[in-house]
Amino acid sequence: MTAGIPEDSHPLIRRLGTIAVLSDAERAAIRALPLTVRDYPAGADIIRERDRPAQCCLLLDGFLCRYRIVAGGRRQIFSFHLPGDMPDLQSLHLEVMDHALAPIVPSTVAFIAHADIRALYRALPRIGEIFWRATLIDAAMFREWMTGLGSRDAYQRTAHLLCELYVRLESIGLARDFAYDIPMTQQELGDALGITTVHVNRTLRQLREAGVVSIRRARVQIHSWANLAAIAGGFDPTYLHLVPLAQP
Amino acid sequence: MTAGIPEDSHPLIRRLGTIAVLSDAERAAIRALPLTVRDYPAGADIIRERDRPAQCCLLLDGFLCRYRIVAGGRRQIFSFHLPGDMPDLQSLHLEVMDHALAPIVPSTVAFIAHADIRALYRALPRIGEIFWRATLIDAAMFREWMTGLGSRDAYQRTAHLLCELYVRLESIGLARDFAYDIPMTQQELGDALGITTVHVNRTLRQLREAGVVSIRRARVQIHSWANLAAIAGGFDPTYLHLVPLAQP
DNA sequence: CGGGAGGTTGAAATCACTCAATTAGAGTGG
DNA sequence: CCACTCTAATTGAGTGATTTCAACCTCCCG
Repeated sequence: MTAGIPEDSHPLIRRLGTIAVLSDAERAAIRALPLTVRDYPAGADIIRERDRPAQCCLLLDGFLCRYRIVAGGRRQIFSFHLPGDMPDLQSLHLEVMDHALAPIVPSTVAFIAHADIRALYRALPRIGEIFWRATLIDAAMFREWMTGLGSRDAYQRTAHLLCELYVRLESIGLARDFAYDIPMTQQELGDALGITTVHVNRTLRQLREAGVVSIRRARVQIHSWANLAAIAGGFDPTYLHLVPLAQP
Repeated sequence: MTAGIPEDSHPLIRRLGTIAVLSDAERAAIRALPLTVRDYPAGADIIRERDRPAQCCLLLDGFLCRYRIVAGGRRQIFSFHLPGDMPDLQSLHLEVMDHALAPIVPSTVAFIAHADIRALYRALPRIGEIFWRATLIDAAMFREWMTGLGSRDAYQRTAHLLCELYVRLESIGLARDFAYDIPMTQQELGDALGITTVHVNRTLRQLREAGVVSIRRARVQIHSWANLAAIAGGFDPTYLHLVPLAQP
């Protein structure tokens, strides 16, 4: 569909291509980054709160979340991450992790040494700016989630998350025709949305009964994007700061 | 108290000094940045959602907040900003504002052209990394607020905000002895905490009745830091990523 | 001293939570 | 192929936190 844009199978290049235009030299340099690949089962922490990592994580395959355990035992999930994301890029300039990173399904991740990333953006400063931009988009997504947690009720929030996941999956080619596989349990959705599992369940049922989505197994089918976006309080993907070509 | 560290009256240098160690050359370069100073009355937007600024804002005096108006009329405040903060630093690499910036009391701000900031960090790449770090701390604070909105009740959240404000004000020399002036109205606190004005009022009363703080006029006096921090769910300032010297 | 913004309080309604029990699927071993 | 088992999903009933709506109060400032 994007005829002039050559496909690239490197997930990081594909992902960065959704938020900035990359030159051939930049692609080549990214492709040359040394990676250490490793598999994780669901639930096994990749990084823990208070760790001081010397490397960044690049998700190759699977689904990750960032979270913190709160006094009282509740878990707050801050974000979900898709292949191509570098969920702990902030560790480049923030020594101590203030949250943890874990797969929600069995996942393959690649580690890239901080030293290699620094060398890369010192050689090609524009790559540094693109990485910086990636962390800023991260922050923009936090603002959007804060808005949901602070100002939207469970019904709106849930609709919003379903919209966001579709737009993000579509942008990296993992969803089309308003359908996608949703890998998280209702427990995990609740931890992200700030509601209990029980209430997630009731809320999803409401959305189903309203006829805007159907959710069977782990499969989401959006029947009316317009209605779902309206329920979300007017879903506006601006906060994802995708470059125009990549928008659905 | 920090004998070896020379005082500097430039608010940006003071603020950056709380999150990184600056060399003399870096201080000088920052001091040389061209500033355009302007005063704003409370409530007048400095930047609006959808704007595409070509400059960043540095707060010299007063108090700012970042916010968005949500479908339904509610306002979500994402952060409060103190002198020395650059609340829209993200506009350097995110063209479109996804939220607005406004003073909550009459404030003096300085504008710095994006071009000048870029020139600065191209000449001194470490300054770029410090600015990047500042935006990452911003994101860390969003995560902390998300945690509150998603996982803490109104009582804990309010205590948490009072703790955060003290630590931040203290770090730039605007508070001591566990007391400070709190410039925001209960309406604004509610918009930040995701609760109604009425409930802010009841919650503050609860804190007062518990004997941990007194709030008269715009003055906050924390009687028991330990208790307040405990109510907040164990306030831990790690997420502010202040450098050791600047911590209270 | 009058007006207005911000603060304070009460009562009823609502959203989401807790607790508890039940059902549905997916994998496993016999 | 069928029990068995585990995890995730589902539902009901009662409870609690927060909102809504409405009124009143208090201070500051012109």
